[in-house]
This record gives sequence, C-alpha cells and structure tokens, in this order.
Amino acid sequence: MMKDDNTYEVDKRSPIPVYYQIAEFLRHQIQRGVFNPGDALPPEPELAARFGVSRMTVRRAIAELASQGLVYTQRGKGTFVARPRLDSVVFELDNFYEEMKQKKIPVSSKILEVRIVRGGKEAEKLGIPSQTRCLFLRVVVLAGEEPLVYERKHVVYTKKKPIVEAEIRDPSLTNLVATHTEKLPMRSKRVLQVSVANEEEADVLGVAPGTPVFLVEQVLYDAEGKPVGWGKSVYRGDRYKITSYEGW
Amino acid sequence: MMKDDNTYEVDKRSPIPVYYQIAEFLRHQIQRGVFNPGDALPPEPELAARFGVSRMTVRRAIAELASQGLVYTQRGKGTFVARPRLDSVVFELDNFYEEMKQKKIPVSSKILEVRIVRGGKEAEKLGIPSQTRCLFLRVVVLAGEEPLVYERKHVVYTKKKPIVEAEIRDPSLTNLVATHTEKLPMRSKRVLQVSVANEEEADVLGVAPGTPVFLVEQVLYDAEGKPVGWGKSVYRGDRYKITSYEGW
DNA sequence: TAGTGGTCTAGACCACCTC
DNA sequence: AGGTGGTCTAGACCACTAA
Repeated sequence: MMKDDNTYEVDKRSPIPVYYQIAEFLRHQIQRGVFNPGDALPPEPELAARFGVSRMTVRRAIAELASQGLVYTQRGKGTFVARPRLDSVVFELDNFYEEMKQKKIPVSSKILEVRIVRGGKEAEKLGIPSQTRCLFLRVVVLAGEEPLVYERKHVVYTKKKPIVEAEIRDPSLTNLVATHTEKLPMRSKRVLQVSVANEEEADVLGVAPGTPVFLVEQVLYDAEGKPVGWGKSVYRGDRYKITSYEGW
Repeated sequence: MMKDDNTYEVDKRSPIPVYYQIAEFLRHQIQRGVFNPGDALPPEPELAARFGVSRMTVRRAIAELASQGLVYTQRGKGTFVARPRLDSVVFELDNFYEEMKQKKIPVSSKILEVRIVRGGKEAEKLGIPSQTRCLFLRVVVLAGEEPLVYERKHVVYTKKKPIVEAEIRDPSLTNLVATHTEKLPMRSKRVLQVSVANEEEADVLGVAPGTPVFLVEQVLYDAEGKPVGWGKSVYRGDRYKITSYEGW
C-alpha cells in the first residue's frame, strides 16, 4: 500500500468507504508496531495529502480508531497511539437465551408458579406501596433436561391481561413488564453477588445445598424512575462462568 | 427552544458545539416521549432546515445519539428511536485500586511470597514450555486491616530486573508484566467464576473454609498472542458485589 | 421517481499548544 | 507565528427504500 514517493493508496472506487480503508491501514500500522504506544500519528493534513483525500475523510478514519480505544487525540498537540487498557474489566453476560442458542443447547423455561400477590416488604424497600398488586412468578430455566437458573420475579400488575403462552416462551423480566405494565421499562439495574444455594434453591437446581451460585438481582424502572419489576436469579456456579476480553 | 414557525433555536456563538446542542435537544425530546421507541426522527434535511445548520452538523448530532444506543439509522428509510436494550448485561469491575480510592478506604497490598519458578503445568496449558522461568507472587490486598483479595500470579521472567518497590505499590498483573517482560501486554482475558474458599484461601482472607468467593482468572497476552502472565484472584464474596446499569 | 441516509470534498474559522 | 486538532459549511454523488 506504501508507494516509494511516500504516499499511500486507497481505492476510491471500491465499495468499501475510503475512511474505512484508511482506518484499517492505520490499524495495521499500529498493530505491526510501525507506531508504538505513545507515538504521534502523522498530522491530519499530512495524512490527507498522502492518501489524496480531504481532511474530513481522514478525521472520520481517526474517529473510528479513537472510538475503539486505539488512539486518542489532543487538541493542539496531535493524535497518539494509546496503551491498551487492560485493568478496567467489562464482563458481558449476554441475554441468556441467545447465549444458549449459540451453544445449540435446547433451552426451555418451566413456570413453577404464578400468583397475584401484594407487593409486600420487598416492594416497600423499592418505594412502592406494599399493597400494590403484583404478578409473582417462579421460573426454572433448563438446558436440555438440566436446570441452570432459578428465578423469582415480581411485576407490577396494572393491565389485567391474563398470563398467556408468550410468558412461557420469554419469561424475561423485560418482557413480563412490557406485557403486564402500562409503562415501558427504560432502565435496569443489576447486582451480581456470589452466594450459596439454600434448601429451596438447591432443590430446584438439583444441586447440594451450600453449592456456590451466582445471585443476580435485577430491578427494572420506567421512564419516571419508578420500579416496575424486580427479580432474583440464581445461576448454578458449576455450569456458569463469565468471560471478559480487553485490549486490541 | 421551539419557535412558533416550527423551527428550533441553537446558539451558534456558544462555546458549546452546535452538534452537541442539537444532540441534547433531540435526547430530551426522546426522553420526554415526544418521540417514542420505533418512531422515526424527522429526516436529516428537514432537521438541518429547522435548526438552520448544514446537514453534516445534523448528522454529527445523530451519530452522537446512535453511539449511545438511543437511535439507530436505516439507509433509505430513516432514523428511528431505539428501545432500551436491557437484556444484554455489562458488568464493569473497575480497576480495584481506583475503586477503593473512591471509597476512601486505604488500600494496601502485602506480598506474602516472591519466588523464581519454572512455569510448570500451568504454563504448558497456555502453550508455554514448562521450563520457562517465571516470577511467582502471592499477594493479599487489604482494605484497612481487612483482607479482601488473595492473588497468585505468574509472570514470564525475561528481563532479570530485581523485584523493587514498584511491585508493592501496584502489583497488578499488567504492571508486573510491563516491568519484567520484554513484550508489552496487549490483550487480556478474564474468566469470572463463583467458588468456595479452600483451606489456604480461607486462611489468608480470614474467613471460614467454604465461604463463597469470586474467582477471577486472568491471562495476559503480548502482541503475538503469546501468554506472558497469568493469575488467579480470589475475592471475598461477602465484601464484593458487581453492579450493572443499562438503559437511558 | 422521490425521499432517505452514507460518503466525500475543498474550503473556512476557531481554540489550543509550542516555539 | 505556525502547527495541531475541533467545528462547520454548502454543496455533490451515491445506494437503498418505497410508492
């Protein structure tokens, strides 16, 4: 791609956008060590001249790399190659059902119990009157025949829709709230803790009491910031792990 | 901001960029429900006319919102308000030391043991000759007087630098590798599991054996994809939780 | 065919940094 | 003063969608 007269080549007639070609070119230069962490990239006007494109196109390419954390810019100084940030960890726990679909394991949910209840103490802790009518579900998620997750959920029950088959196909808290509550869920908070299975949980999951488990508590909020659903999920620790990748 | 002739106002002489003002304006419209999930935003040329700016500026504003997941674009169709995605979970575990600094708890690391060892079986599993010389550390991280994390780490030992005070101030795997290995760490993989403390771990952490803990295994790779360091960290489950927020 | 978003240009002016 | 990145313009052409 480098020519002897110190210019580079991009194919302007390619269906691949020029800014993308430039971004990829610079990415390879960085990954091959032509530019090392801390080094400055050539200035934008220079890159524009070398590639024979306008400066805005170069900027678009650099923005691409910056959004991926590969470089950072400093006004008045230049654009610099970043060090990979490996200390801030991001654990992604994909939507559980999609995750299992990728593993090609047939996933099913079994609803163990559905009741209309009063919100009670838990609701009060979230700032909801304890008299509020709620849908209460106990669900177990199975991979094949094997129980993996045990979930207990409360959903504010304003519409008086019956519980239908849709719940069985997707008993996620988001879906339940969307179906049975007027307000759309807009924000979600989850807390992940480690715990050990109590008698009931162990029984449902088919493990010994005291087995380590992930405990994920979730609260869904509507646009006004009011809780509209909350749930507690217990993941079998021996079948579940979370992976995180950082860096280039 | 809305005027009676169906145009909007932006302050072009403000130090706040126009694209940012427009992005904020649209964000508020969306959050107030002027546009609901699934709705199309006005077309770009129309927005450009209403705000009295060029289309590129409008596009920059929309790109801002799109990168935050508030809207998405479809070529030939329009720009649409997204539904908040609440099912894909992102757990962030900040750099442990920074996290504690924010809580204003004095954090210290105590190095229990440092040795030069052969990589052994663990190295082999990672594709490293088992004869490779490695630095081996056992470290306990304390918040005040209380042990919180117990870490065992291996670092490929190519430079023969002595172990100095720097390690005590920041015994993170990244820092150790940067200090004692030629290659810069470029990628990191972490696996988070739940487990229970064994005898040794329980002793170091000052808890009873069998107490639930987070087990985080980390591997650092250099630019060529070769492992240059690995470690196992045990976090006290009764003192540690991970929180995740999703949505607008 | 008309309307949409996606790309790109060739300029311009600015704020900031360094010398 | 000269160089850097940040913003913005007023056009242009394109690929795609829908009627």
